Amino acid sequence: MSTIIEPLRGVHDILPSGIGTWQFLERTTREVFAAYGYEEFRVPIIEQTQLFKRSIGDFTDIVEKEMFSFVDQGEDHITLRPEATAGIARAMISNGLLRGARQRVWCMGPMFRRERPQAGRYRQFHQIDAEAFGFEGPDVDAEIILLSARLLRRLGLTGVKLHLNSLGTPASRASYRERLIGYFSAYESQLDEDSRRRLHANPLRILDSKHPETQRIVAGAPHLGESLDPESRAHFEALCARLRAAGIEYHVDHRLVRGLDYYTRTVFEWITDSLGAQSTVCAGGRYDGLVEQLGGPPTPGIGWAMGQERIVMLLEQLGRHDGLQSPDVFLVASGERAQAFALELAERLREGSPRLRLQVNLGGGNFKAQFKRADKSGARYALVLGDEEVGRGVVALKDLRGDQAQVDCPAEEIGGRLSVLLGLDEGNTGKS
RNA sequence: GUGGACGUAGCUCAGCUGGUAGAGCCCCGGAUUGUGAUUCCGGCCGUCGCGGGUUCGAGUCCCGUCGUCCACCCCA
Repeated sequence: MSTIIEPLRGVHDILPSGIGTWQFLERTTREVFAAYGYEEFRVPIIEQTQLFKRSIGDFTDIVEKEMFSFVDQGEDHITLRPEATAGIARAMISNGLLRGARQRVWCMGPMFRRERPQAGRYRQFHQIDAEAFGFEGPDVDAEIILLSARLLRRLGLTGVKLHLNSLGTPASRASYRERLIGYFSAYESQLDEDSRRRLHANPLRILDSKHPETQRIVAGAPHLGESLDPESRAHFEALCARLRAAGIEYHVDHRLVRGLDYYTRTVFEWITDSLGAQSTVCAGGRYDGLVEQLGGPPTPGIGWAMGQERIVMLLEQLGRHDGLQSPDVFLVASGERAQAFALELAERLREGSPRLRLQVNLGGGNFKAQFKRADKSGARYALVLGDEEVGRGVVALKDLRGDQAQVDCPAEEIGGRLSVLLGLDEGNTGKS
């Protein structure tokens, strides 16, 4: 026996037994995006390393120490995407979709970050992304937040709270940065080690330090809001008004900042207290300079990303998921003639009822063993085919979940019979 | 990346102060030869995460390593 190959650190398998939660999330996601006129967009998982350096920022933690980057055999510098926005912006530019046009799209898929794993934080994880390009005003900020709110509500996640802030324009952010450095420098010796390191690299991050001593100092720090330029302030206030009008509760949190450099003006997070340290379930904001920074036409943008694993954990806590997709019918076949006929009969039934979910016993076994499998499959009905039935041209129909007696049915009528019993001809979507 | 807890059959776990491993569930088979989910009987499964050390002897002690989890960090 050779040694077992272990999965890589921080990646995980999603098994059939757990897939129902993912399917519920993904189905609901598609429905909600469709309701807002957002179209699905699929972009590559690998991109040029340069894309992420230029968009996320050279000195962010993601780019500095968390990217899976490599040089391929043709010597291209490649990175597994750590987030989706950069790739979507790149694709918008590559395909010439922003020439005066506006785009509202969404995307779903795996992302990669080489972090130390923890529950809710993995090296391969999945995000749902919403992005809108070409909209200047606060109406799109409101819409995209309302969209996230509706999705969370449709999922049944009511315990999440919306935190909101505005980072202002790059210019007002820069002036705020200077004020912060001035303020914190006076307390430099009292700051914790991490915050001291960030003082000149990224002083905004000191604001959300969890260090108690530092927090006391942060309490007296100047507010981002005070440094906001008038236009950003008006934009933010208009957004807040729209959220209030829509009945969305929010907290303005002046300490809310983002780890990716491309954000401007509006930033927001949906936060839960049910997941320990991994409390952010959805986060996003405006990135008005990003497209231009990537060589495209000046185009405002806004978007958010939702962590699917984190959402799935919340859904599992609530027991919300799509039901198991058990077969409707399990076909039991024992005996030489019966087994030879079984696959043929099954194909005929599937041909006649495309929505029928029919599982055929494989690998033989006596009737007892096959009925055990039929029961375990979750099927509602069993079709029983022995040489005796084949000889008489019938199939026995047994109700595995009720007390209807087993009955024989002519082989050519069984398809119609099942369709009636299972309601397959009523044109619904298979949910019953 | 830093600190800490944990790591025993596929799963959930027991195994006292060191003496070469157990239970339940699952799975497979049987209870007069064609019928499941209950019951009864029987069976399979582990180099006790991996490597080294201490010891006559280690799942049980020590060190290292890998992994999971918690907090920090970061972030979705």
